[in-house]
Amino acid sequence: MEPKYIILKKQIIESILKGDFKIDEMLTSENQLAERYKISRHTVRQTMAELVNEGYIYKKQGKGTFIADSSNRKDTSLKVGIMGTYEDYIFPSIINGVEKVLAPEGYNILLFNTGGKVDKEAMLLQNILNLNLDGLIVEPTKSALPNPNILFYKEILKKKIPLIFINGCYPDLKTYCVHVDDFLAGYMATKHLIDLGHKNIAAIFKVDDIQGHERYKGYLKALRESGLAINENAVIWYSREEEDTILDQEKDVCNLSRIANSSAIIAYNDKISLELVNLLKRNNIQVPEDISIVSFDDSTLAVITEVKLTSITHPKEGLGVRTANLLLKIKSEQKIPLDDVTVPELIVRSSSKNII
Amino acid sequence: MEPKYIILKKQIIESILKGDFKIDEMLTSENQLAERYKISRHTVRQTMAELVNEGYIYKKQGKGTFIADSSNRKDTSLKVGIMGTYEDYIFPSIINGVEKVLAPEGYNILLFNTGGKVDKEAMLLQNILNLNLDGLIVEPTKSALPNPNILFYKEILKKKIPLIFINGCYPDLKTYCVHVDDFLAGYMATKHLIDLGHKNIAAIFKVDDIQGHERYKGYLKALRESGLAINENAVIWYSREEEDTILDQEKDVCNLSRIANSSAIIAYNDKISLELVNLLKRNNIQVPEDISIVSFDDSTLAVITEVKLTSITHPKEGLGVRTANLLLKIKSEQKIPLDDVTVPELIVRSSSKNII
DNA sequence: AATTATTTGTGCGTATGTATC
DNA sequence: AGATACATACGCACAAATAAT
Repeated sequence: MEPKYIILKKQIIESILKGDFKIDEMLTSENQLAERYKISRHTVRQTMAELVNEGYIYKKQGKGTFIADSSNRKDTSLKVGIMGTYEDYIFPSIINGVEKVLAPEGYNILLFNTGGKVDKEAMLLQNILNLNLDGLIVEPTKSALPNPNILFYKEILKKKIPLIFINGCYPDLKTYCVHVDDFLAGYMATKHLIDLGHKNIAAIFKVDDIQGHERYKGYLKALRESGLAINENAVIWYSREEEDTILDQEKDVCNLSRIANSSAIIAYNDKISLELVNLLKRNNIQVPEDISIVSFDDSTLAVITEVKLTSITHPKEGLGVRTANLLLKIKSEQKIPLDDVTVPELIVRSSSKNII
Repeated sequence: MEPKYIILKKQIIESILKGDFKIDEMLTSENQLAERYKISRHTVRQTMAELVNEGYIYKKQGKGTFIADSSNRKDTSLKVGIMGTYEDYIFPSIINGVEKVLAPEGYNILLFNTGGKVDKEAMLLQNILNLNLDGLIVEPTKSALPNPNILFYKEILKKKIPLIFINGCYPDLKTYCVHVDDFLAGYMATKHLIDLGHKNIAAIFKVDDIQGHERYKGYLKALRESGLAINENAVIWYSREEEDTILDQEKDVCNLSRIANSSAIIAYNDKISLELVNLLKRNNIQVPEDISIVSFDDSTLAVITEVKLTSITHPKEGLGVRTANLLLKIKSEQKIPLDDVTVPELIVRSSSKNII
């Protein structure tokens, strides 16, 4: 049996939402309500106190009780945060996917941009802890390095806020992760080139990202499997800070010498692949005639230029959709495995060809 | 004389803020407090009810009253919404600019994606009205067409929520607008080609966007000023729905016939320009040897391909920064002009050359 | 300008129900 | 099972603000 004050409260709320009252319209007085519903004034007041609290009504001593503007109602909106390095590459597509699923469910999306800086990340996490979000999605930067903000994340988990990482997760955090099988991706890319007859395959990977490590491991496996030698000098590692400058013209001589004996290159993503194409073109090396390239992510950049890139797929928007669906599942309290892995595909285009 | 329950409430809050209690520590029971302060239990309960309400304490029937985690205290965070068609072109950069300015000021960014659909926009605006945002930034879609949701925007203005449009604003809304001088941009692009000796200049513009109309007006002015004829057949208009298909291969014959007599083309943005380059390349027409192109927005796409695009600048991230600063100004001052115009620049690259 | 009726605010007392340990 | 905590509910009295007479 529901308490009387709750019954009355529900009736009044329903009536308000149905539009029975205008804003600032006066409600029946406490005494009259008590009489009408055969309850004490005290009980009516209990109802009214909660309605004031939730912003439905306001009172004026000596005058009466009135309908409040709906904007004063308590914020009961659902909020999901998305935190990451907000780059104009595939992250916006991921957000799109998340939004597509969560918006119809009534969620609002809050955007947090770390700019790849851990101190900014700390500031944002501090803020997030006070926001009482209904979920947090994180695309970590430098996921291959120990993260100084790990305690904040643990705090979030302690508060039972669903925490989902995408693309990669810090090893000492036990939480959900939605990602591509990057190890397989690296293997597939390399295998493709080996199948085309390439024997000297250079590579360029991001060093501070777990995805870079995984793709490298896949690369190693493919080479080993085919009995090909691993040439450490032909593997170029770059960090987030260098990503805009690692293939700059001034470094052409250095970079070219490292890949001189290679007939093919595995490149960490489409962005770096295009820069690679430019580097090679500057030095009169044709893709794919002189050198083949296999890229990752299969982004819009892969097909925008004259040389269409052979690339390993990344679900992009689909990853966002998967993440959002996972979040909804977690909310409905089902038991769900922490790992959500997508198997990538190889899209063969014109940047890779068989060796002559 | 202050009410007893208020006096008690103030004492307890002071004690909590002083740090006398640990989180989840149990408070003295209602009966004991009533006895100690020589007041009735009812009065103590009145105090407690308000403290629960303000997030200082929580209660458990049968157990007791406990100190709440400070993060449960009322949400006083600042919130700014950004609504637009969340496309992977320049919109993410604009958001970046907004974020860069507002995050250090303690604002949270909420993202709303209309997907270019007015019914989704209506749903989001309805939601936004209930969120009590501290500001709303809108990049309108189809800004050249009458908007059926104009009443929602007027509702937002009525609530004194700062409303800033970017890139363009609906004519019957009197609110702030941060944008580029698109009329001048269209004029500069055309003038550049005229100065290079071009006399037959085709154009492709977006029909449902106010920016398209403005750029077209600038184009007309430049032609008229130089006494050049306006060839309506050589101006291609496309709508948002067609933007991915208007330059598809099947339509090459039709499109080529319309620009057959032209030696140069003004293209609405870098995206469409690259598709234009591809169209021309498919038909063995060289840029800029056979035909010059001047583009708009000067995005990353402008320099990503072999043909580097001559393009009119758009501030992108800078526009976001301007918008955010405007928002802060509105919050602090009163009288600020509604219009915030940026003068564009012409960046000459290799897609335009003088006529032979 | 004072009176009166009405409405909400403060405060006390009491009784009973329900959850927890 | 019993003690203790909070929850629900009724009744009463008076104070303070408001509006109409």
